[in-house]
Amino acid sequence: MASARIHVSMQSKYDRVVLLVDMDCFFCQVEEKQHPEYRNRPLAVVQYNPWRGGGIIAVNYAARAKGVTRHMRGDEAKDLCPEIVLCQVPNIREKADTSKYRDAGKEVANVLQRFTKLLERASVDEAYLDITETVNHRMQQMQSGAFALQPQELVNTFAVGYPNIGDFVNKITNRFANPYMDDERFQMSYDQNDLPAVRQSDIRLLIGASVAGEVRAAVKKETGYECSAGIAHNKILAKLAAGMNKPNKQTILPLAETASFFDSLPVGKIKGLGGKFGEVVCETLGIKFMGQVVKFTEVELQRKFDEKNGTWLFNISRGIDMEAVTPRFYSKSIGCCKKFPGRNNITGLKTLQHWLGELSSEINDRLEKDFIENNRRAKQMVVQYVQDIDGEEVASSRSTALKDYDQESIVRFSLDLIKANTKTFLRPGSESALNNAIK
DNA sequence: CATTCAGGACAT
DNA sequence: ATGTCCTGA
Ligand SMILES: Nc1ncnc2c1ncn2[C@H]1C[C@H](O)[C@@H](COP(=O)(O)OP(=O)(O)OP(=O)(O)O)O1
Ligand SMILES: [Mn+2]
Ligand SMILES: [Mn+2]
Repeated sequence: MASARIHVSMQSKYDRVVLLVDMDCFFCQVEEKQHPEYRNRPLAVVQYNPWRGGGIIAVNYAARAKGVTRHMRGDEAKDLCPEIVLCQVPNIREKADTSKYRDAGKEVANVLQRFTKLLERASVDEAYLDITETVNHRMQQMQSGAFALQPQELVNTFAVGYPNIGDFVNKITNRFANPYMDDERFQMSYDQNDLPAVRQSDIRLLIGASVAGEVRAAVKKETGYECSAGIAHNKILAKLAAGMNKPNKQTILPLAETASFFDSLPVGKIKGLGGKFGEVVCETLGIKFMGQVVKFTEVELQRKFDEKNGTWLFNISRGIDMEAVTPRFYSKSIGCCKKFPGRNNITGLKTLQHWLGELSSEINDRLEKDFIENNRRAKQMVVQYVQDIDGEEVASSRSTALKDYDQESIVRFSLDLIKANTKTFLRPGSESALNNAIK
């Protein structure tokens, strides 16, 4: 789970303050901004309307209240919510083109970036921000009386384990008056070395929440978009917290609440454990909740899984995640793809060339834009394809180094790569029929 | 017949 | 370095 990934150098596990900002029903908000007449109406974004109303990829909160979900067909959404507005992903070059949402995501990230150099975009609509420096600075200012928390920055703020944020603030205030209030419990529960960070954890996360409030207000003011945020000492917990109160809210996950919270948290809720590996973990350990992992020693976990995953699980189950926020604004790869399901399978050479042309055209446009923006050129191209081989779906990918390229040469390279790696490219006796249909 | 993306780990 | 698989938006 973590090897090439960079870890923060040996500070305490609780020294950082990390934000995860995630846009609310993002593609829907992009459509609502573009079409103000759709605001306050249930709305979903679909790809390809003709077949059963298209596939839904985003649902706004009014439509969610009616039971509409991602993966549904547009037709199903209409059944549940006849008044729903279905926006289509633009069809350009006969394929869905998501550039509009990528651009909107970049607009948001540009605002976020002003708050820290340590910004890592994690998807089109979310980013991690390491705001440790800002928090530490405000902490000092607060101690010298130069900074006070602004209550309006904490509206829509929640703290896990507390009925409302006021209770969390009161707890911090009381501890300030009586520093030894929780200290016995801290000394029992944490490493000696971590105690200074443990004692300051709540107040530093609260300051983090005030920063988060400013970040989210700036995003709203400058882009019109609303978002939610999680505030914690690491990426895994910030991500988890961000999803707990939405939309337009922010959630602190206090250090001392992590253990009890994990006791009833399904394993699959943790990023990285939502798929097959999470299933294997539950099966192997005979558990359902994250807190149950702490019953196992690190060596046991390493034996049942492997060294790295064992250590990772051991730490994560204790709320410990040392993965650094690695600054990255631009994507490492640019790609596009299209599926040809059922009777749309590509069976002829001419059709294959046509679609390679369309895909290459989009790629080439985006590469040119990227070159103008970032002054970089593609070094490698990868062509991925799924073939029908004796009724089986077989996925393959082949790559080649790139020196010079344009739309036309990308087509040529990709077709050559597919040819060179398909045993019998054309059906015997034919000059145009593919031996293996492309899906 | 969800689809269109993107990043990371592992085996070789 | 290359190809495959996994995870997640
Ligand atoms: N499986 C998918 N296929 C294609 N696009 C997707 C998929 N999942 C999400 N997206 C797109 C549409 C979403 O608006 C955008 C951000 O995803 P995500 O943050 O998970 O949900 P969301 O922003 O729509 O709602 P939420 O308010 O719950 O965050 O990415
Ligand atoms: Mn989102
Ligand atoms: Mn997201």
